[in-house]
Amino acid sequence: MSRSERLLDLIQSLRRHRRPVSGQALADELGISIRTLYRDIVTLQGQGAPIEGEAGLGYVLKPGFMLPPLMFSDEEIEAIVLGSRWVAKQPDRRLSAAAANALAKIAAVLPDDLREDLDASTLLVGPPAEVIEGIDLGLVRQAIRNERKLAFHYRDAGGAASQRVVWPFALGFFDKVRVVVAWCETRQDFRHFRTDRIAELKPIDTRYPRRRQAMLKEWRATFDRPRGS
Amino acid sequence: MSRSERLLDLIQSLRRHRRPVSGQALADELGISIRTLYRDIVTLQGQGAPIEGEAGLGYVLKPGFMLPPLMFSDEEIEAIVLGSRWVAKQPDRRLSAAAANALAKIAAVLPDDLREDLDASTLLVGPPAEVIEGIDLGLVRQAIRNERKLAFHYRDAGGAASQRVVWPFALGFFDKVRVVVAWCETRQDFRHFRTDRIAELKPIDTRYPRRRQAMLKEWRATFDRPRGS
DNA sequence: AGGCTACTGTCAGATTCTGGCAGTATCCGT
DNA sequence: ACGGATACTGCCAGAATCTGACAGTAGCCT
Repeated sequence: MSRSERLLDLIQSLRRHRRPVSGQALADELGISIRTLYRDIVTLQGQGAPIEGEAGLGYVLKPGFMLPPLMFSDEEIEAIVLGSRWVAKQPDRRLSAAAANALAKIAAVLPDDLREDLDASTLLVGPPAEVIEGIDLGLVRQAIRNERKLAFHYRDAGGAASQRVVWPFALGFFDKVRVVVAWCETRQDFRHFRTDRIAELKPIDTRYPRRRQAMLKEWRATFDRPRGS
Repeated sequence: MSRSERLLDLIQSLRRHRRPVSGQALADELGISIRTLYRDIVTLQGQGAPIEGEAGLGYVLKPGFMLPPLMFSDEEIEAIVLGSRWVAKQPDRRLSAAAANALAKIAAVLPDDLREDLDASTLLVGPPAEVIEGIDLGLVRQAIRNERKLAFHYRDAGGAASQRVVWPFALGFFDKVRVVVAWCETRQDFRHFRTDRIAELKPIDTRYPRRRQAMLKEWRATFDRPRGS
């Protein structure tokens, strides 16, 4: 196995263990000596991997992952840049910042002439959404990622207010509004909640008892989404 | 210089020369022997680089470029995926396909568990735009990239029709419409053209006499774009 | 205090990379 | 049809790099 493949494997090993892992354990997993492992860790850190080692504990990798060298065509890069710019203008502040960071990371490794093309890039998005979300969409995304329940007040289309506890599993981005897709404990059914009608959002620490992939699949089947994807 | 850096340099060298370059010339540029260059080419092709070698001519690289290994956080990947999905739903067919390809390339190199997360991903875009563009936006993007003139019929907001020759330098994506930003030869001023009001679009082979970056900058200054970026 | 762990330096042996050479096949212009 | 330029492959010895082992220092936790 080549060194660069091994470095990717190392990242994956680190990703699997959420708790700190000792260098020795990682070295055994990869079939290399501890000394070489230390060298590999340094190499990865040099490439920007957020790996932290603490004496007496082991190594931890901040959530994320590494892409190997990848070739993109002109149009593919244009598409990614345009898409990231669109996300950067969404009202979800953390996601927006993440999109900007991702773009910055890509720009940082491009040769000068391409970086200019990208900066002065010709595909624009606009205008930025006017709406300010009343709630922190980051909390919603986090709840979805971790399969945790959410509680909030909801004011439906008719104006009727209610208190909900839901199992969120998707977040839909439309032109003007964003919609939380979830199983509603109160109604015992799938429900969609416009984020601008949600108030007093509170993440609940309990994990809901189903896998979000399964719920997504079931929801898709239920609604027989007409337009694919 | 490490081998992987050299491989990136090789890609950049190939990108600079648009015409076929001989292996010997590339080897000299990089300060390596021709034999090693052949080996490097094979390695790059193995990583998916669209490099073509022809006996008697030399090597050419299809437009595009290579990203080195890159580390992204959870949210950065979410942002890129969401953005690419949005682009994939835009009515620009080729750009949409490019976005889908880019996503596929990324998915292909992800470990299984992450690929599932991505496929069954929780950030959705919808619904797909209903509109069908009357013109091929790919032509517009190509004209912008190559700084070429465009000719078309335009029907303005008042319904008045006109024939235009313009110097396009940007394409704006709004919720419902897309807008070509250009210098209009007829009016001798910056003009915006909604793509759904353009007909009989014809790319012209003449290059327009200004740099698109400069025009973009000037246009931004002129309109003092109110909301940044 | 003791155990565990991260981390560094050094060095010899293993591994990989590199350059040179010889040889074949293909494309181009004349 | 021919010659020149070029891509491409196999082989081998020397160069460069990587690896493992050992020794040692320092920080964290119980």
